[in-house]
Amino acid sequence: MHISTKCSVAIHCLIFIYEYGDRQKVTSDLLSLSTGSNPVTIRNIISSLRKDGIISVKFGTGGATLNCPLGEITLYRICKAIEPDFSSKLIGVHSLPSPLCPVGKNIHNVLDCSYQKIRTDLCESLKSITLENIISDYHYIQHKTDLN
Amino acid sequence: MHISTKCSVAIHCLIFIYEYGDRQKVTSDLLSLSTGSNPVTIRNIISSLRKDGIISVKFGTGGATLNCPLGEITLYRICKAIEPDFSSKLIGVHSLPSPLCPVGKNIHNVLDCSYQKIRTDLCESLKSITLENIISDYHYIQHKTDLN
DNA sequence: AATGGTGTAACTCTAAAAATTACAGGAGGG
DNA sequence: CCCTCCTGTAATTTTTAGAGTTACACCATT
Repeated sequence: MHISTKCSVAIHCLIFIYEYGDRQKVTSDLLSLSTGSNPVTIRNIISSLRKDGIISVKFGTGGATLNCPLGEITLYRICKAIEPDFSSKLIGVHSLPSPLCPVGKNIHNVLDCSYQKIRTDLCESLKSITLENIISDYHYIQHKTDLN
Repeated sequence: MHISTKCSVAIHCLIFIYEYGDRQKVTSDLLSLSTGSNPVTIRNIISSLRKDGIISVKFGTGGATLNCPLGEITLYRICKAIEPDFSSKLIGVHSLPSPLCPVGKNIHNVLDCSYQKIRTDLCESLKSITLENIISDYHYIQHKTDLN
């Protein structure tokens, strides 16, 4: 899956931390249960988010808390924290075109022109969505679900 | 690699067909040599492009030719032809969140709100680039290379 | 009818992603 | 002060999606 599902797991974790972080200690085991991912995977994700400054993790005793306002956490920032070169992984050029063919020799440079634009556009798109938007969606959906 | 490299191979093939299609019979073996991909992979790609109407393939005797003006062939159209649901594969949600957790129960719907926008943005971005642009890049780069 | 193509299905191989195992090290409670 | 619960990270295994391979029916042209 693309823009690896890690990113979705990260958002899941952040929502969880925002909603429950003040009431209980949010550990990797807890997040592992909620997301259905492995605790080590969670720890790696959490670790990346921590290094970017999005969250803090209490050392030794454990527990994660948000470290900055929701509006400052964009999807771009999350993706970047987790997978620094995610945008170059979005679209790939086949690796072994023939250097003997005029097309094969140049295809890499040719595609890079267009692909660079697509990558930039994607980043802009990701920057336009913040955790604030997502949490507001969450509250809206949760409320709607409760009514049924 | 994402927006699978098939898409790059497809563009490679289309450039090749445009440049040499009138001079020689472009077969899957020839394209296989130029792209460095397997002939069957090429045939599958060519077959998808054909079904979309982008190219024609002479049955029996072989050989592919472009079927519509370069300006009408967008990257979006190519991606769509090759991988009809490429945009939903761009970003994935982790598959097994816990239904017992309020976050886990709703995460799928929540993320879909934002992800849908990102997918739409990506499609727009892909629609803005045509084979005409790419071939013009190709000629420019080829010319620059020849000078050295 | 021989040659050289395409179209596709079925299977195998490969490499990237995720899970698992393992363990060193910190904080806080009893 | 040591025991428990947690994190951080390395190393290994498992899983899975993607690409390659094999195989063969079918078609046009010579």
